[in-house]
Amino acid sequence: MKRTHSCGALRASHIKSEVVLFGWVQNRRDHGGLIFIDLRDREGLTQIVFDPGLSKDAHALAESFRSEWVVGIRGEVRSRGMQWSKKENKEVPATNPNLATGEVEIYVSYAEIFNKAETPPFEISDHVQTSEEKRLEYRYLDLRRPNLQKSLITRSKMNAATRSFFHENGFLELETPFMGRYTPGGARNFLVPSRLNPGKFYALAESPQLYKQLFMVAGFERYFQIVKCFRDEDLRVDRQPEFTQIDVEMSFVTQEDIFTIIEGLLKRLWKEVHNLDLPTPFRRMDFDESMAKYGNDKPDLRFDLHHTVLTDLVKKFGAEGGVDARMLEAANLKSGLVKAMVIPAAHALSRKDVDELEAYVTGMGAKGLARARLAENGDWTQAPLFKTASPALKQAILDATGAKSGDLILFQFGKESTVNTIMANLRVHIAKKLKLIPEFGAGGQWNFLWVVNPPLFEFDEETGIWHAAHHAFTRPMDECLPYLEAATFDPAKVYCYRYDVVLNGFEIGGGSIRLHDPLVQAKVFKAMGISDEDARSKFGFLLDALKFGAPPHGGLALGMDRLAFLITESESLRDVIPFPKTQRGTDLMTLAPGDVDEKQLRDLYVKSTPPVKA
RNA sequence: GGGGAGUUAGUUCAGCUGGUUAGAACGUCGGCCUGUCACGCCGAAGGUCAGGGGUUCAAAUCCCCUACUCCUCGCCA
Repeated sequence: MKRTHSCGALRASHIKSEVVLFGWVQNRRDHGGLIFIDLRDREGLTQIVFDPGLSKDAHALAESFRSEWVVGIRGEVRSRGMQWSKKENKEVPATNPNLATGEVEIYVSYAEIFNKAETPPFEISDHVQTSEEKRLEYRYLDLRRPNLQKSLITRSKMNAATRSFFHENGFLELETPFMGRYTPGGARNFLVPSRLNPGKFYALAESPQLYKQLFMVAGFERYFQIVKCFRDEDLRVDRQPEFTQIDVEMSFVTQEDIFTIIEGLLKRLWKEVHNLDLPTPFRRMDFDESMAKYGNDKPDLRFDLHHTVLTDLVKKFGAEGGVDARMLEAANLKSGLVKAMVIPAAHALSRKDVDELEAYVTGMGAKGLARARLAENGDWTQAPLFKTASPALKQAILDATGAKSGDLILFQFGKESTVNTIMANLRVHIAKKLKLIPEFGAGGQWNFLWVVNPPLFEFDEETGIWHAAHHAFTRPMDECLPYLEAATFDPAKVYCYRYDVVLNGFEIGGGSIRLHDPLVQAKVFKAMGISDEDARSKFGFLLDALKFGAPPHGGLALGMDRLAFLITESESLRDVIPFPKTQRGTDLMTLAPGDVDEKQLRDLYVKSTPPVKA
């Protein structure tokens, strides 16, 4: 028997033809006489009919069929015909509108069992909820579910479209090693002991960052790769320890050239998957604006809520202007921040709602959630922090935030980074609560954005040292170069050619124009307090490479998993990864990571010292 | 590393302030059924209440510890 069609292929046009289908038994409906089964393969479901009048043997065999048995059938495609509808009190077509193959069914003349199956631990079906734990334990069964099949098929299409897009645009698909040398900074690395070099370790690549720059030095001009990356950090709903990037690097380009290429790729992907024409160019926003208005560098702009920075205003009014002592103290911190967010009256959050929000923010380390409700008569109610506030201060806050009577204003103040984290999360949390955006999924809005021109350095509040906010080879903006000179040194004023592409509040990619000039490179290292010696030991090969005629170059990496997760509107990143890991980085199916025996460790010159259990 | 939620039948869950035989739905098994399509009807089986310790006359229920899963902050682009 040779298969002629998939289980998703047959239509009315196939009626009367003889077909052979192979697949899994989704479902059996035994009427004593007639038996119906739904046969499933990756393409869909087809209804199969066993009529004892047509083949007694096949019918007898079908009586034994159970869920998930693998079977093959030969039979004739027939129309589903007409059916009496009690509701409409007349004959109606007996088609099943839920199935692509719903117009037809196969009358079986011959059937064969390829393999029986034990009763699966959960039903293979999109409408049955199963805990993620069980799904991961039996991932190969979970992967039979149509939803997951669809997501992974989409992902495969995305891979294919990505490759053809880049090949059409003159990019070369080049490979880089996974096992490389450990370089400090950035994410924690997975280490691989070297048997041939006792006591030495490879690091699994966090990304092909350095190698792709070397491709540019080598003169390949346009490189891309769909590549696995490894980071030994804590997992999140949108983070896995091994993940896939679409990695890109180009020579002789400006930031804008890179945007154009990436926008072109994203356009292609959305066309391929959703048959949608994304409008380009995407919106651009300065990093500083994003931080001020949204509290992070990946704002979800599908809704309007935004922050207002009140630090300077609070300082200006001061205690004599009626500012609460705690708020004033926060504003005067070295890196203090006071922020407000207006919830318009239309959204009517109750006192209980706001108390819930307070519980949410205190869970992130906030001391509380200061608030002010603006009554119709202009009074500030439920506003304990503004008991002492002067009318002028209140008016200034209204002017700054644009709040009107009936609105609710929420405040956070304290350390800059904490306030931003809390307010950024709160903004999204409220938007979901108010149904301005769905809990997950795009809600019909694909809001793309480039966040550009961030500062090159970041002030570490704990150590009081300026260090690179990004990788050490990001190019400062030309007009900022003077601030790297000793005489006019001011790291806070150095901005750089660095960019993130954001979709609906998720960072889907980021990159930069690289620093290809060794002279400027040296100044940046100096500003970061990296000695020549340090630089040599960490990046020696790249520093050397830059000396031998490195072209100006830049690039970007897109997070393929996140992209797939967003484009399929999945609930979790785990739904677009065939074999994902749990939040603790374990694989519930293979039980990795697992034990190894002493001899293996000895061969690697490694000693394991797990924590002693109390 | 911090905070939170959870773990009861194969699966998803209910089980109140502790009380004697731990329930439901789906699934499974058996029977009936020739137009169902998440078929229907009748019947049955199925439980170390995550593991350990404690309180109590009595623990799924209260307390402590451990393990695991998820969410979240830190971390991480």
